[in-house]
Amino acid sequence: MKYWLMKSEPETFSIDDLKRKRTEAWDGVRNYQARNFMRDSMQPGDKVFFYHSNCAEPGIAGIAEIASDAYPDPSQFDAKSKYFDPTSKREEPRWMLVDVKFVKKLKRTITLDELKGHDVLDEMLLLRKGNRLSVMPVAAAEWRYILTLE
DNA sequence: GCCAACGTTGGC
DNA sequence: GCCAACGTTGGC
Repeated sequence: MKYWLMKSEPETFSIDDLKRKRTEAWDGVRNYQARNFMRDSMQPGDKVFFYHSNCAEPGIAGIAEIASDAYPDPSQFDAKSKYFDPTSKREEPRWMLVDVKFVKKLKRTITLDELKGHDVLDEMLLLRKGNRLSVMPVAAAEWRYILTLE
């Protein structure tokens, strides 16, 4: 089993939204590296840190689980969607997604600022300078360590 | 709202 | 294939 971190802007879709809906199709990813992780490496049952980005308190807000194999993101074909991609063909979809299932909300958000303060997490992809990936792997040791911070 | 960092696009 | 221009992400 692998571990991941997926970012979402809470004003758009928060951990509370996922809790209410139980499962959500993770649409709108339009970055090849992030897509490749979903398409090539994720498996149902993998665990996910649900990260709140671009907000007052950026950080890990909850835990989710991958709930499907990758499949084409329907929003790429929807002309009314802001994720519409007119260059993607149905016979050859460019963008993939996975379903994500709610597991739990953390008692408190483990903030980005706090994560930066732990030397053992220095190598974390999330904390690397300039990294803007919205979907990224988390090392098993990092996962276990972060869970102890809750 | 600002801006650094990065990805993508397209002219050449 | 280079690279300038542009768009996006996301912390602050």
